[in-house]
Amino acid sequence: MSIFKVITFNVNSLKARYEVVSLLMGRERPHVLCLQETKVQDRDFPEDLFSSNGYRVFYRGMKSYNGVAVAVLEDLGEVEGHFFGFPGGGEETDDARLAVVRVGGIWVVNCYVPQGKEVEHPDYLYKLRFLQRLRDLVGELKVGGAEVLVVGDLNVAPAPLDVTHPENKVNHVCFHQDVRRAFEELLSVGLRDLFRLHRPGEGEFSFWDYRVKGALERNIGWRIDHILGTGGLAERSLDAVVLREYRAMERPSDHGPVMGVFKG
Amino acid sequence: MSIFKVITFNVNSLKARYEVVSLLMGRERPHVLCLQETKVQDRDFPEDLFSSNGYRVFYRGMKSYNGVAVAVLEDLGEVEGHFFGFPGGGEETDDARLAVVRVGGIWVVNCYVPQGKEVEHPDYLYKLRFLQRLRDLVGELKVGGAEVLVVGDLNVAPAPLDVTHPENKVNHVCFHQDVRRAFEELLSVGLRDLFRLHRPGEGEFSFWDYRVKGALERNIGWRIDHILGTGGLAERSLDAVVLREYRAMERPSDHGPVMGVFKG
DNA sequence: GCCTGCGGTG
DNA sequence: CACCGCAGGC
Repeated sequence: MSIFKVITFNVNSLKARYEVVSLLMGRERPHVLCLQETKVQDRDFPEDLFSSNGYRVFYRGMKSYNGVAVAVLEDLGEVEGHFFGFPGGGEETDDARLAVVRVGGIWVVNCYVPQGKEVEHPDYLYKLRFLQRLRDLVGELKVGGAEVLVVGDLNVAPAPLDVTHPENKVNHVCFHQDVRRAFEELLSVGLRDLFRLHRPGEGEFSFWDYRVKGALERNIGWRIDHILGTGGLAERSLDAVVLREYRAMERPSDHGPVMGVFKG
Repeated sequence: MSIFKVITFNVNSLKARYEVVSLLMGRERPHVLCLQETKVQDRDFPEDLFSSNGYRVFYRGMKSYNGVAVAVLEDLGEVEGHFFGFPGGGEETDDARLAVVRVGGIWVVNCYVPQGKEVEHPDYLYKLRFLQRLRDLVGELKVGGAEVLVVGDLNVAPAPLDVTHPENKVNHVCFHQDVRRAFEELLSVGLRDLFRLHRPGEGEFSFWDYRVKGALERNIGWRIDHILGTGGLAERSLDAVVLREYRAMERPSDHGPVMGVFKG
């Protein structure tokens, strides 16, 4: 049986994570690799990292912040289309936060949702609007019956199980009721949480703050990196897993890669 | 026959060169290791690097700049004395540029001579004065018949053979006539250039600028790190060599270590 | 180019 | 804690 592997990984600087990403691609050979927080301008993007590993890559970045990339294994065949940002436009920085690639009849939506700073900060409204526009986009992509895979750093821990000490996090921009509601409304257009489909238990995190000492060993983290998919993808979904070993390496990102495995 | 090995190495930050220096000590087991540009304050000095390799270490540093250290193999026996800077005082920063250790009846003088910036800059006068004071110091240390070994980054290429394209370097602070004359006057108190004693040929460099691309492969460099010794040491001198492999490593210094080998 | 520290971010 | 840009040194 053929399989289809997708990995989402917030790299926290692609230049700083060159070796980690190289290892990840070489070892796991995902068919689609979605990166966030590449923090690299297009003219400085390390295309060689991807081409030398047999990947085509689509990317859009800015100087210090944001930046997304989608690498597609050349064996996978034609990429049927791609775009950045929300169709019809929006904020300046959306292009470096949203990359959409159509491959194998699936719309792969790679997002780096704004973190939001604080509940009272204007960026939090931008975050909530971003999630609404994402929901609308998924609705549009589904028209005609296409399957949609939404992956990336959504900066939302959707349930108490998705964060250590949720009781202290009710006013955190990644756990506040409004952002969790926006996440639910995203799912409501017909997406399933494919990670939780396979791993319903506690302690399943994808982000461990550098500032919390021993965070990984003590497993003090957040599940904010997601793999969501429409019905057909949920049916094909075989497994999903956080690749913690990449968070435990030398010079790691503060996130671990999240991998979804599907029937091919 | 017992031998005595001395290595001088401008590390361009000891913290950044921790692994390289560890390898150097472990492999070469020099009896005396003289470092320059440690760029570390005394309270942050990594003593463990030396003690774990069986060395006693004497050091004096500043926050971002300068800094010297002399490590002496414990097997070598008692260190008979040590001091920093010129006796009788001088400039503020001299202590982090000059370390003198007496061991086995030899005065080992480890120097990081000021680079001098430009021929017209006040620092160039400081450099010339430093070399004069060094000459005077060697003269004083010789009184009573002791042997003196002067090593370190002297920031002088004493002859056209010691730099690539000397014709372009006549106004360079490391090749200008005044600094070469100061070097000659240093030798004139009774020091021999022990490296040139063994390796009179061209292309013998100890520093390759990071900014010159492919500098090491193309061998575009400078011989500014020296091993100079009084007559008795010249007689005992068996060999001297630049250990280029440490310049070719991952995260190298821009200098290579220079090693002198003596009859024990 | 590759170091340093600094002040900013999450 | 580990990124970023920046300025200063060689």
